[in-house]
Amino acid sequence: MKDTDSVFKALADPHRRELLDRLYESNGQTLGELCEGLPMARQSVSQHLDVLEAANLIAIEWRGREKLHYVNPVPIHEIYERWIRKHEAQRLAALHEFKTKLERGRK
Amino acid sequence: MKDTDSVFKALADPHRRELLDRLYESNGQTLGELCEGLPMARQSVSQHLDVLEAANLIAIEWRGREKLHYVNPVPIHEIYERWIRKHEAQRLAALHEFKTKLERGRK
DNA sequence: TAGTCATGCAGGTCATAGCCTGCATAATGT
DNA sequence: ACATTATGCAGGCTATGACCTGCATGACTA
Repeated sequence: MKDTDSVFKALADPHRRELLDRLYESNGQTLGELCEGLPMARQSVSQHLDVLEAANLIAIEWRGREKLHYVNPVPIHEIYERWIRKHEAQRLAALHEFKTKLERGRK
Repeated sequence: MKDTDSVFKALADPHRRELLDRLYESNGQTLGELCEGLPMARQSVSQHLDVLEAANLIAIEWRGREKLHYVNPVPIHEIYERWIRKHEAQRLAALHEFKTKLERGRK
């Protein structure tokens, strides 16, 4: 799967975005910690984390029987660089055109 | 569905991202134009465009029997503002920590 | 060494996403 | 008026995603 694609797919699920948010707040949490308060089984959380790992959004480190999860900020930054900023460049122009269209529509 | 959610979901599909890209290159295309070269039926493209519209990423305008599609740059910008930039703030710190972890792993 | 704790692995269910075909409708051109 | 063109709507098929339960494994701990 293309890099960009796996990242967007991974970010598509709100639970996964929440997991990422939690890791940004406190990096290196275990699976057990990440499960706390989430309304689903440990196995489901684990599957979500697998998806995040496959997209390279997090990295895993084992400490004994504990699995630690670390954010990798690179892919999101790359999405921004490669995809969003490209659109940003045209943003003001497009925004202007869009508003003009709306105004035309109002007449 | 939450705003952020519908936007991320809409962006999750590569065909939809390509449609957006095409509209950024040439705004206001008809359904027929957007179908050209895509390896799927018109109806499928139409469904993808519906998803983009539901996420407010594009707006529709009718001209006779033709349906024109216009990019709305706002939601992507908001995703950036609300979600990506928040993470950017911690990016350098996290990146540093991440590298440190990798180096620890290498020992 | 025996128990418990953190996790993996396998499989099954259910809803939904993505795609199609077939037919309907409304605008346009001749 | 009629044929053509641009699109919508309905339904069905299939793959996949998100979730679960049940059992297995390997690491700590008493």
